[in-house]
Amino acid sequence: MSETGTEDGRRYGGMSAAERSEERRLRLLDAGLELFGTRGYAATTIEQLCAQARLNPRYFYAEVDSREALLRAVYDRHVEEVREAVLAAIAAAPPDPRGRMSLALRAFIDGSLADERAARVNYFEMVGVSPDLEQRRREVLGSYADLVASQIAAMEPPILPPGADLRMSAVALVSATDGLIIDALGGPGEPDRDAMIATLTELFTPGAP
Amino acid sequence: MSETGTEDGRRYGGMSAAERSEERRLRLLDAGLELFGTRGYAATTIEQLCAQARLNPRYFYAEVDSREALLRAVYDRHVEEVREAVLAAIAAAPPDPRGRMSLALRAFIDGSLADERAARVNYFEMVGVSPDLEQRRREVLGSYADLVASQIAAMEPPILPPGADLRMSAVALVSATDGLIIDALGGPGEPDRDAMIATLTELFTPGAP
DNA sequence: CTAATCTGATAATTCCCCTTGCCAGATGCA
DNA sequence: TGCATCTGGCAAGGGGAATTATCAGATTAG
Repeated sequence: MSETGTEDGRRYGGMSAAERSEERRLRLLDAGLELFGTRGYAATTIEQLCAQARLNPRYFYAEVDSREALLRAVYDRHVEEVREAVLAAIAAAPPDPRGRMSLALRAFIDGSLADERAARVNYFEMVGVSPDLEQRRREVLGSYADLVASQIAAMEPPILPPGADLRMSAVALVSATDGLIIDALGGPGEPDRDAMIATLTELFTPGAP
Repeated sequence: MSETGTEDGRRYGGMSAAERSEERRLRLLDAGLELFGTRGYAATTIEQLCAQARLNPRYFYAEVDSREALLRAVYDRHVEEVREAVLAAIAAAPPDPRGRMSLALRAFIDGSLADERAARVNYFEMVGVSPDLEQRRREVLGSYADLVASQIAAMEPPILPPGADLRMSAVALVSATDGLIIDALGGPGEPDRDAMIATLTELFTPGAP
């Protein structure tokens, strides 16, 4: 076919074609975070995204498959940031159950609340958009649940009460944390992160000293 | 003004004007449950709703203010059903913490999973639609949290660990339950309701015998 | 310097949906 | 039975957004 598409072209503005493309993609990601996170996904048009990114509508489709794909990219970027913060916190955490739990929760909550727009995208705009995005959300929840489950299972002495299912307990912890974050997002004033962490730690490390 | 609106008119099909209006409203509610719960809120047009309800598009606005108002009505009806089931279960529950918790959870989970379409509306389609609907969801979560908090506070002996905030614990329990339900909805096969109830009861009545 | 390539703005085309109006047929009241 | 009222089908005006095309101006390679 004659559609080369990935031809190098020439440099422009001091950047190669690939660099300019990456630059545009980044601008679109930021525009998506800003608009999806303030006026919402459904209310945001492609034209608005391009205006926010100071970008020609024509280039939108060169960088992103669709508005939904951009939403997913914005989400993925945020999820990756939070995940890395959580993994770093766990790696640096003390061995005792309560300490590990507290530090991991703090990293997760701080990461989730760091940017109000990202929080809105994560907890509201991503929900119920399409089967694809639902599967993606499910994957993310599942990976957190796996992480929590492995942490719980490794704790000595065991903190899981008999009768409780390991994976379900992990899903419950992740969901409860999300629930407190969402509740705090909708409420007035600043969320009391310490109280959230304390409450969740108490509830989910019952047996630990 | 001359807009009477609520003029009686005459009987038709054996029903008064008010009865016919109510009948149409009910058909629209069922149509909303069916379409919002299968193809989704965003993908459902007013024309489709009217066709599903075997109703003239002209009458839509006579019964409902907007598509969003219909979504809210569908949601409210479902929420009310589940709430009544939960209240009935609590009223008939034994006094011991675990027993109360188990029965209330069973009523809630059974009610939430009774109709897959209602579950989808409740947990996916209602999210992130508008500030109004978000406030409504928040109200519902809040009322469940109040209910749980009052139950927890009344239990003897106290089951809440020191350091845990009462209201936050209640929000955490409600969110964890929702999370397990959502996780089960997305997964293959039938949800293991007994395991869900057992896990949640274990986690949230730690001190109880 | 000149020509080729890239960029940004504008807009046109197309499509879909909301919303309201009209008309023929059905139904109930006198 | 005749007339008023209700109902369902049809559709058309109006608006908004997605997607692509065109064109003038800017920038770089030769």
